[in-house]
Amino acid sequence: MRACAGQGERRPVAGHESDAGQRRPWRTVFMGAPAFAALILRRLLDSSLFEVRGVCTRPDRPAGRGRKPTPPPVKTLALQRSLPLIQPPHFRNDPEGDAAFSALAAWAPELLIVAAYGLILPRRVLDLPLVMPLNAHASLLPRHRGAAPIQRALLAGDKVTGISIMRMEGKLDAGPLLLQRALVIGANDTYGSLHDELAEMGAELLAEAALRLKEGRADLVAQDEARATYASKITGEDCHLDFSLPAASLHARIRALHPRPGAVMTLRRAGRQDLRVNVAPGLCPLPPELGEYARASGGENGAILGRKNGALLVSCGDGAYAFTGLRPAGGRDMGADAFFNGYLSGASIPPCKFL
RNA sequence: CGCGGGGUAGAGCAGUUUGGUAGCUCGUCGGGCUCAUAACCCGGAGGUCCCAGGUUCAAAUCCUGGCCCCGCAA
Repeated sequence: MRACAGQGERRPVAGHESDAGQRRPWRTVFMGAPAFAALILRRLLDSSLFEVRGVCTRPDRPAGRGRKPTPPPVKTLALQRSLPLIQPPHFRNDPEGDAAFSALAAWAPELLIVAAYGLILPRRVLDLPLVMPLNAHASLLPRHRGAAPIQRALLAGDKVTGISIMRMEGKLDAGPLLLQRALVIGANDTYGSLHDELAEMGAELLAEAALRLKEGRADLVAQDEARATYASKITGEDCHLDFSLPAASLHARIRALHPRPGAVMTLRRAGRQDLRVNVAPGLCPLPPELGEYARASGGENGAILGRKNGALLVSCGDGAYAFTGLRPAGGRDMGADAFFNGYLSGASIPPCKFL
């Protein structure tokens, strides 16, 4: 399905190719860093519409145990495919930035395709491609501009998300739109599941956009600034579950943070130190029917109500929420039964509740 | 040397501070009960307490060295 972009000026973009050039792929430079970008790059490489002349990604960053410098997924893919690769720290007006810019310019791109690069690109970079700089963004712009569109859509309880292909402008995710496609958010969709689907969709729409540019039938539609919203980065605060909220809100939050970084709660037990507990990513197939548990209320918010069908029932704003898998701090993922046996059972341990 | 948690029965944990008979919940096996909704009652089996060395009358526990697992989101 194709979403209708907001109203705005429509102006055709002239084709830049002669008849002889119609079958030639676009000379393309790809910029991106995380898994979302790598999935898209993989599809572009398989497409006959693009000739990827070079890849630009972010520098390796400390990550994981040992804080070892870790390459972004786009770099790993580029190395596998033996693509020319640069990892500039920035494109500012200094010798370092100039060198990065020169490297991009040497690839003489017609299209600059950007997906989750993680830096605002300066004017001179956006002006570099002969045709235009394209960006694939995982939302139906102008809603959810910014860093975490997929997670924020889930947190907001949106019924629909999607992909927008825009021509990049100086302002963050504000450029005019070439294409949009919607994706319905299912009751059990998570950040992880939507992320993968949207990346595939992003690659498809980039190909569609490239084709339309070839054929000179690409329309640009300005975004409706009045409807713009911003999807800020997810913070530690965003990850904490508040059991005074209804089960549907908890469910939305858990899905928005699944599989990473994962929703967090604090377990308080009499005579023991508080224990930080995550919703386990690997063991979170998500309760099929929230409604089934809504009647099992009782106790104050966060109180452990019991177990049912292998899930742990916790009292919340409008009933109970059922956790299927948990991960105590320092431990590994475990099912609700294992968690209960180890952390909540035994005469000396209760009473206990989640905060 | 970035910080931190951990390795005890098939699973999940307590016990380590203060050295002294290997514990809890679950599962499993046998028996009972028969509708409890986290079922219940009785009984049983199941352990190189990660490895190696050291201290000690005595080490899961204290000391030294090693191996392995996990968290600190992107």
